[in-house]
Amino acid sequence: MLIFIEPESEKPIYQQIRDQIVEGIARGELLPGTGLPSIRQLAADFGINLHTVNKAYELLEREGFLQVRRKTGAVVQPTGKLAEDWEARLRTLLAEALAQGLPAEEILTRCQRVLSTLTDPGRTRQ
Amino acid sequence: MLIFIEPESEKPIYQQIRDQIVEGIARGELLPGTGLPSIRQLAADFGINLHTVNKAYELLEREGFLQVRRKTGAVVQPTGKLAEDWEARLRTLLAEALAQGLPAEEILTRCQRVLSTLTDPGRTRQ
DNA sequence: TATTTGTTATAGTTATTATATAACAGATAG
DNA sequence: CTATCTGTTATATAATAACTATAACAAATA
Repeated sequence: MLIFIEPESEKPIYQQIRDQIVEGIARGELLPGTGLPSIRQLAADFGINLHTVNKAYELLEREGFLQVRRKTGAVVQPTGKLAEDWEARLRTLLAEALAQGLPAEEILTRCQRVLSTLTDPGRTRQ
Repeated sequence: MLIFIEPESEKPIYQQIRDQIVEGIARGELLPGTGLPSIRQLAADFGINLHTVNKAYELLEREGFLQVRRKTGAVVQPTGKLAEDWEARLRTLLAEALAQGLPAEEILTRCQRVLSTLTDPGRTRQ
């Protein structure tokens, strides 16, 4: 699974790493048990500091996506527990679309399509 | 429409204000043409600085939810243009649920329910 | 036991968030 | 016309977040 970093993005680097790993898990590219590169390795690949990568792994562990151990490194191991505020965040995001006049059915269709691109293997993003 | 501020939240105050106004528009409580309190008024109500409120209004204007003019103040006036990165944010959020093993149908159901609570007048949040 | 891994500790830089004050400038109501 | 209310702009300050740089520590494992 490839990860791309945009250093100039307003989204923090550690958040970019976090989001892409979460998406990798969602797509089934990162299965439970899969080992991730060491923080030093990833940091070297991206040309960033190891603490930035560590911050991403720490966050992913707190969110219940990874288990991190010494020597073994980070291993994909979702707990199955969705973040408490997930639905609140969904609410805010969907409200944004409604507020701009997008019909609820259209919004739902988009959700469906996004879910498809995440679950259907081989389906290209669109 | 009532707005609640949690000063100790990790979510910035200006973002809290922004989110609640967007939700107010989505729910139809803030119709196009509705005037918002002046930045000094809101700041006084919340006991915060006027610049913090101004930052929220500025953001809402940039996002195309408000028109801000002198003397008139901020007026709800959605442009109908959804943010370019909206779908990317949706993608990240839905991926988070999938990654925790929530079935796509269950996720879609939740989207539907959230949309209902936003659009059905009188329906209590749940 | 040597090596690789994450962890912890310091320190410094830059950007963001929020505050406080003050002054400026346009629109409008009287 | 003018006073007043609006957002706007300008400084300044403080706290926190994000990122970097180095170094050392500690546990697991080959």
